[in-house]
Amino acid sequence: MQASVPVRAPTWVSQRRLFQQKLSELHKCNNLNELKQLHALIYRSYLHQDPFLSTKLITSYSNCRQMVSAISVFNQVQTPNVHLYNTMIRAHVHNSQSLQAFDVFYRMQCNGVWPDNFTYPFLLKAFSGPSYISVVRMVHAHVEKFGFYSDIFVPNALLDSYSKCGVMGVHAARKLFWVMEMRDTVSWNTMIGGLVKLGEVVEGRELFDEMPERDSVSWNTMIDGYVKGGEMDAAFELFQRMPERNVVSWSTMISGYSKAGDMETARMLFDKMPVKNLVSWTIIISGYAEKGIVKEAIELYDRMEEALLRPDDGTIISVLAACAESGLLGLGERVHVTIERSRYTCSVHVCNALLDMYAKCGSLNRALSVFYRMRSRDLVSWNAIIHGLAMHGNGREALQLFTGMKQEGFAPDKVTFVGVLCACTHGGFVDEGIHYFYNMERDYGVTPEIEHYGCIIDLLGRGGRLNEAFQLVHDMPIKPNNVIWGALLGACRMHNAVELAEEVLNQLVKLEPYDSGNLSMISNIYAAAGNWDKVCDARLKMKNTGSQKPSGASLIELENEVHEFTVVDKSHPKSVRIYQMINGLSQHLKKDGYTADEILKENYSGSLGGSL
DNA sequence: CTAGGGTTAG
Repeated sequence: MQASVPVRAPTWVSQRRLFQQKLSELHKCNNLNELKQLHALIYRSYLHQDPFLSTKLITSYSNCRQMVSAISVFNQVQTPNVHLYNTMIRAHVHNSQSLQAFDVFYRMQCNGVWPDNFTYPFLLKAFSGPSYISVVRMVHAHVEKFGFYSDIFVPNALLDSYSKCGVMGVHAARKLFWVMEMRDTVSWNTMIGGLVKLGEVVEGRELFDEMPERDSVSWNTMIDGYVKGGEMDAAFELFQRMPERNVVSWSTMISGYSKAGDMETARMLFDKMPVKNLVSWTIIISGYAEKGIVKEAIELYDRMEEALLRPDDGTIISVLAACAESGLLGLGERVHVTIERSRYTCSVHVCNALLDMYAKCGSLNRALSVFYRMRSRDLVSWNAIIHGLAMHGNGREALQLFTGMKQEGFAPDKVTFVGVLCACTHGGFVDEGIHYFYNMERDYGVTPEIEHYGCIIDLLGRGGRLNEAFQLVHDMPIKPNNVIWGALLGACRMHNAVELAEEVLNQLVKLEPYDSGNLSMISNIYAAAGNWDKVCDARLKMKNTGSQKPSGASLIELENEVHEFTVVDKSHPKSVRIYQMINGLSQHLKKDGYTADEILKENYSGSLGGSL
């Protein structure tokens, strides 16, 4: 095709003007190719020593996750000033390289450049977490020594970092807060936030009432404190009283009602809120999806797309996790389509959420396909796929992947071993599981925790090795919880061990006296043993305590609709056809020499739910 | 420097 408009060669002047304009916005550049071109031009123009330009280049490379380039720009500068060092620290922090950030902090001082009031807030961002309290203390001492208290940003950053360091940290934050000579609204907000995150809502409220001026962050922080503590009434009271509600205030309330299971109120607020953003949509959609309310979830997902809001990683991960939880394969696939359409590559986190969704929904082939096609895999990816395979009876494959992850140099963690033990349980590899359990600490430095004891006791119990299971519960260094006793009780039921079951029940009633599941389990055990007096006792107790066991249900999602079935359920419109199919299946099974109980024994994973 | 959604287990 011929060009209808003649292309005019750009003049030197207009090129230069363009270059200068590009340079002024260099730090906002997020296109890697363009960034490289500009970098080349800068280099050719001998401008790479320019402190302003190199700072902007580092920021851009850091935003494009190109730390190698960022570092090389930094190294080109012969005598970096404090601003450049600060930029480099921030770049490392932004790319979660906290050790490297600290290294820059150290090197700048070796080179005789002293940190300024910007350095500390950047540096402290890298060390937020309970394990970093000693680092924060050290930085605090540094601040004390160099006297940067005068800039309120510095002690505020310290407050924030301390308050993220658990109980000890919040104690230090409290002390610092009260000795600070100046406190602005951010200081108060940070302190309140630290307190309520640890569950100290009452103390947080005292500060909230005491502070001289409250901004929207103060109100939202306090509301979230109540929300996280499940005190929705107190949260609502503040929500109504606050002078100006913004999108965060509404979202916090919606998230609270959703977590409390009150989707009606959540939805009412969502419809009422004047301005919605990605986060508010995410909260309401995942709320519905988590509870298996597919229709509303999909409807809102459509409406979000119609509103031309592009889901970000947070939305995608959150919705996929909700789909995984309640097995909404349909919506999960919709989200997958969105991902494929909108991005060329996606982050490890998004892929992990996707593969986990497919695995939990039972679509192992697609889970594996996501897993193998991922550009890079992290520990979470391996853990998710191993556990996914294990849960669905592919124990051998799960263990093969366990070998694979070690070959690729990943160190298994405690989550991995939950998956590995689960694989052994569901694959029936009793001795192999015992071997992993007893050697995980020696071979991989992972100390067995209560979850692992739960797995191994389940494994022994299902394998019929009840005595060993009981012995282990007796010998274990951790106090057994209801999961452990529950696993034993299940094993007793499976192997008709009436006396042992009574012993377990005695322990279990201490922990959860009115749990209907336990009573119903023991009643089944007595029934199997023909001890009808005891069956009556148990039934009576259930009646007296008013606890009725909610019947187990199987949920199947078909074409964006969830179908629920309970035992001998005939309410489904197509139930005649369904039972015909089931009878056909059981006849096939019988012909092959299986009885229902045998199947249960071999494949009793809880995933069968209520038998149809 | 402070507020809402965020992947693996239980």
